[in-house]
Amino acid sequence: MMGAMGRWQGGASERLRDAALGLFLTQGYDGTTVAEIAAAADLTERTFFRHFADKREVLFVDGDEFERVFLGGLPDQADDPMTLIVGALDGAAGLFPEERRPWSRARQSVIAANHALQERELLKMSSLAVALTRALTARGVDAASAALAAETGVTVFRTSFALWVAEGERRTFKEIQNAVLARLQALLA
Amino acid sequence: MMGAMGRWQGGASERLRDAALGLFLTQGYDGTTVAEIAAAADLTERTFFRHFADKREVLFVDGDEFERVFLGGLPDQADDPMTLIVGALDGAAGLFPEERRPWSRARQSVIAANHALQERELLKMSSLAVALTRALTARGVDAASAALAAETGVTVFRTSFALWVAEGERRTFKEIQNAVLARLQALLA
DNA sequence: AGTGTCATGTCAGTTACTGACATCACCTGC
DNA sequence: GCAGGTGATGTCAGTAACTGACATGACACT
Repeated sequence: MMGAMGRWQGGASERLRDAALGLFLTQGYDGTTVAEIAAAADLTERTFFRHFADKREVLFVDGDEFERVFLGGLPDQADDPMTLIVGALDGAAGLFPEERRPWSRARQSVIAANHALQERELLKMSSLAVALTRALTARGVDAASAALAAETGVTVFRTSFALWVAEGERRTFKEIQNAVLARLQALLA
Repeated sequence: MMGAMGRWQGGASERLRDAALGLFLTQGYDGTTVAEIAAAADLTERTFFRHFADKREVLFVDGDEFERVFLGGLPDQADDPMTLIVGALDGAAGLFPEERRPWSRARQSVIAANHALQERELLKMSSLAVALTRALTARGVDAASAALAAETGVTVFRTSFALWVAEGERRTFKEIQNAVLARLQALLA
């Protein structure tokens, strides 16, 4: 039986994540200590650091699944690199359904308010670009084109995501992403 | 007269920067404490933090001048956004003459070995993209195209820089950048 | 000489993060 | 049932990044 004592309540990671986002929203990231988050989740600071590599990471654990889905959307093969990238972008769009938009907005508002969190987000994007580059070269794309196509794909994704969570935006993620891609092709035509 | 006592030797920032890069190269970033850097520069830890906002920043102070030059290369006006971006890229190429390549390689080897430093570098690039976006909109480019063109420009720069500091690379920065840009245009044609 | 200014030194404190070891619920074999 | 193993958690001590408050000392100006 699960007691009410804090230890062994189960779902420690989720409790920590929820407590953290809640506190960040009300007190700000810098104004919240890890000890506070842990206490709010009925755990200790040490346990927090067993679940997350550092304080920032509590907002980025979903990143692993994100990268997996993104890569999973890559077609097995295609004639040109950008066709591969567009396939991955289409797959990623599935990760951002309408019902997730409010949560994404909340999370993004916290990140936008803090440099350290922006850095972490950029690192995740960069790591995604690296993984994409590897996947492209594995499909026969030369290294330079692969890196460029991957970076460009990430740029399209980031730009689209920023628009999607922007105040007042109504279009779906997929619609936005298609529009962004079309505009980029027009720019470089 | 400048005594030899450590205080008031002048050039504190530069001494700290040199000491830091030297120690990072031999002991690694994590293996070097701020106290060590300060001692090597004949200063105290507290003084280090008066010159640099944090430990990472000691490797990134040039970033401000970099951003300034990059923006300074922007033509006053042009018909399409990418022409503006290409102008800025040409200006930036002047910041990386051959004699700077060894130093850039050393610095980059330190950054490549450490996640925290990569994060900071990505933040600088992101901040450059934001500044570029602003400059483009100020020249009449619509917001979405400006953001996309700016991000793309930064991608071209980053890709080019990575090639330039790569082992065995002989081409000049400008040559590499032109090649990267041409390849990107081919990709999206 | 007197005075102000500015970079630096000194010191105490907070917080992120880590290693070592103890504890306690649960499960497993018997 | 009960002895022992396992894994998540707690406890504690320590390091290092970073900050605020205040002292100090060289220099410039008068």
